[in-house]
Amino acid sequence: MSKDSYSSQDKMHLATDCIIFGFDNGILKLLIFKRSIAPYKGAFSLIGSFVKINESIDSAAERVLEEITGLKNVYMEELKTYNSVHRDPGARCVSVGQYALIKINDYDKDLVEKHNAMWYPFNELPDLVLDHNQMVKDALARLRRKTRYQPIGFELLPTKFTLPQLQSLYEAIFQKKIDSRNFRKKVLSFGVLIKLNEKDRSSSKKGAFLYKFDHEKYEELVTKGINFEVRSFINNYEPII
Amino acid sequence: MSKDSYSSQDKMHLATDCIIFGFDNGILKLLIFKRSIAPYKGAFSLIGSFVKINESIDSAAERVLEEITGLKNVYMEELKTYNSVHRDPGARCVSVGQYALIKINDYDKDLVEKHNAMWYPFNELPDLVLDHNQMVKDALARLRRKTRYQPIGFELLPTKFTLPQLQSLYEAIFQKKIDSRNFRKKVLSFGVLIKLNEKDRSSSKKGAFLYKFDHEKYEELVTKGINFEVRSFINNYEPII
DNA sequence: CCAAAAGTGTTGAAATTACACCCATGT
DNA sequence: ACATGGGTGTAATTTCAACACTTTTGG
Repeated sequence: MSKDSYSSQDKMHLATDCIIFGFDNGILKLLIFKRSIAPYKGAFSLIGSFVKINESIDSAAERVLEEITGLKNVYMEELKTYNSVHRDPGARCVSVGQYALIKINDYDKDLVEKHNAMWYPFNELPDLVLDHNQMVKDALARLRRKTRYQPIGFELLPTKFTLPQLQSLYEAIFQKKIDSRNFRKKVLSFGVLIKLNEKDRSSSKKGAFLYKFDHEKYEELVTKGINFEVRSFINNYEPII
Repeated sequence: MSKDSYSSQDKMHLATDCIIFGFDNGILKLLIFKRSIAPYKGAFSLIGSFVKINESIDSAAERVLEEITGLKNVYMEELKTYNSVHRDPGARCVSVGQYALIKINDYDKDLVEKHNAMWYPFNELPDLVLDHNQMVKDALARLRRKTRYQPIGFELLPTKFTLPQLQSLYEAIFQKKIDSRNFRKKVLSFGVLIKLNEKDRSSSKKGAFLYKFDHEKYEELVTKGINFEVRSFINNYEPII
């Protein structure tokens, strides 16, 4: 808002870049792509797009995410803006970082491959263009903060998952071993996990019971103001990079 | 980032709106202004500005903040973007909300008055233009979250303050009475308050000791990973509006 | 039968909550 | 001398952190 009329004001490009997390077999991964066209041909980059004049930033992110992974209705949240004047040497362009969590088995492999995109383990990431390295760093910090107070991790797991898988996800996010007895006690105490009558035997002979997340119950508890904090096993985790 | 060259991409206006908190005598306040010119002449609005092509969003916010309050080096942080396509009927304009914390005695009264700006108690706010009501709501939620984990409240108090003042600030932010014994125990336990040899007698005959915030010690503890959480007296606070 | 992962309880320590009285002083 | 807000301590409860063994079963 300003006292001047709109026409006398500057306009600039607006873009969005997606920091896409996935969790695969105990390893936290990020979806990035190798640019096959200028600018920065051959360099690694986050997946992003300019925002069109008649779409919201979310829509732009959803659009590009679907284009590359085939997925809709992905968990996505605004991280922050990246707006230093010369961050993009091509033009004044403000980018809004958004981080997304993906169930890593759901995405469309062919589509991803076709776009030169690939999953990289979080701690083996190559250098990215522009300020994308910073975006990644910020996104992990945010994921950690968020995970600490909200059972957000379920967005990264398949609909049915085992407690050892869930624990392994937390361990990957916080880069820290967690005591399984304390972990189970805590996550079960929230009462938002439904134990199924099925086992997953893919990682042990005994097999681990599958659970699913009770979204309804969760919403109910949220409105009651229940606290889903899991600070216990999360203190003193590894700093970011 | 996109495969197209920049020139073929849309450009739009970028603005920033500041949600400016102050704390005055036990009451949390917000600095808003009555527009004296079109558009929305006569309506209440947050303080904001378009972002110029050669300035960062922070600079724009700092610029407008100084223009209206005379203050520099104010604590300010990005909230989120407000970007729905038709949020501003005048033109496509994305606004980045930023919330700022101000020591309410420092600002330049004449300047503020000259700009038709004024402090409103948080729960007596008039309707604001566009999506500014939402911005305010979001900012309070953020302030609460932030206050819970960081001793951010000091930005709202004068350099020297008393513990009763500090408690009153927390009570204003969370809209909740706090037990003074528990409050003192907790905030003093962090070891970032320096007790001065002075008393403030403005609110009692006995007078209350003044303290100041130990920024150095605080930074030191932060790098050590110390937790400044004050969840204790903050559970079950009043929901926002 | 054994290797490998799943599952389970207890206990001491620490943090949180609830709670009520004395102190200092200006009027 | 009294009204007003400042300042303090303790005990009961809850939560956390540390710790090791048994179960299941495919090979």
